[in-house]
Amino acid sequence: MDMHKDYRIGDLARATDTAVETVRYYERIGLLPEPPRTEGNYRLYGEAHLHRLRFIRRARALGFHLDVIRDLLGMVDRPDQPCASIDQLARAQMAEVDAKIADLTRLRAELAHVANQCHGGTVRECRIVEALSGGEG
Amino acid sequence: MDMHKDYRIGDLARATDTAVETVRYYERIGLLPEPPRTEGNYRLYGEAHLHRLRFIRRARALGFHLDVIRDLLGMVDRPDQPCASIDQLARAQMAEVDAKIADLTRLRAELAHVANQCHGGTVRECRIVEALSGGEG
DNA sequence: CCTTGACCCTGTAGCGGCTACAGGGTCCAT
DNA sequence: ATGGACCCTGTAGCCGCTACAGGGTCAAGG
Ligand SMILES: [Zn+2]
Ligand SMILES: [Zn+2]
Ligand SMILES: [Zn+2]
Ligand SMILES: [Zn+2]
Repeated sequence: MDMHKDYRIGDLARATDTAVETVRYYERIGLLPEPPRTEGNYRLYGEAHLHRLRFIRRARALGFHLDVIRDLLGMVDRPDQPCASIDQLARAQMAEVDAKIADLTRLRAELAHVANQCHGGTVRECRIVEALSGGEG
Repeated sequence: MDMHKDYRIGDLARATDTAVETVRYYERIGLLPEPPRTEGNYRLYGEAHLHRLRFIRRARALGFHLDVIRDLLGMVDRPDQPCASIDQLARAQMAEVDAKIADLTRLRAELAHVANQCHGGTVRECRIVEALSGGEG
């Protein structure tokens, strides 16, 4: 079962739906550890790298920022610690997403309000332009 | 009534809730026209600049990208044309915001699903970590 | 007249999270 | 030996600002 499969960077990228440049980027910023190299200087990854990259990508897909992911990975590397702080980061992420949704919802309402005022005609008469130009001053 | 008020960049910035550097940035990218200068090389703005900057900032607050705002301004400068394309840009902006809201809503659901699996304990047993690590491979 | 301090100037570099080259090297099949 | 798929490093670009550094200008107060 210990098949010790090796991956080149392209394999890893395909397996995690990541661009090759992004994998190298994660290494550059210290998120993914530097793998050993072949004689020809190719990066050579193992299962551990695959798991770590998968973790990063899933977390990114859920909107976690890279610095938070760095913290998460640090916690994952201490598996005997209590997981409360992971829980907390997840909750903070939910709060961030909620705030963004609220922002965009307000935006959407204002946008609809503005867009619905246009009754056709020339630019000069357009209520959208009027709304964007603002009344005061 | 033609009071011909002049503004220095800081006045303009305050009047539109914009950072001074942002005003210069808009000028650099050709969104705000270069104003005349004083003898001491200070930018000197008039009402027209104020209106234009206000327009830009309102549009930005509604989420329009700068290149779209550039198009909008080009249309505003041809006030005898029909306003249909302005209408269309506003509708496209609404669609973009809708798409973002939909994305975030899906995200939020997935995040809640993941976060709610945690029942405490150590990192090793944490379901959040498990969910982020992924089952396959 | 001189200093202080608020304001202004230019130019450059940084943020996040990639993405896109340029200009090479490696490896394997035909 | 040659082609083509892949890999390497390094640098610059994207968006929309933001943050300096290192200077100049200008009006008020002592
Ligand atoms: Zn309104
Ligand atoms: Zn209209
Ligand atoms: Zn799920
Ligand atoms: Zn947990």
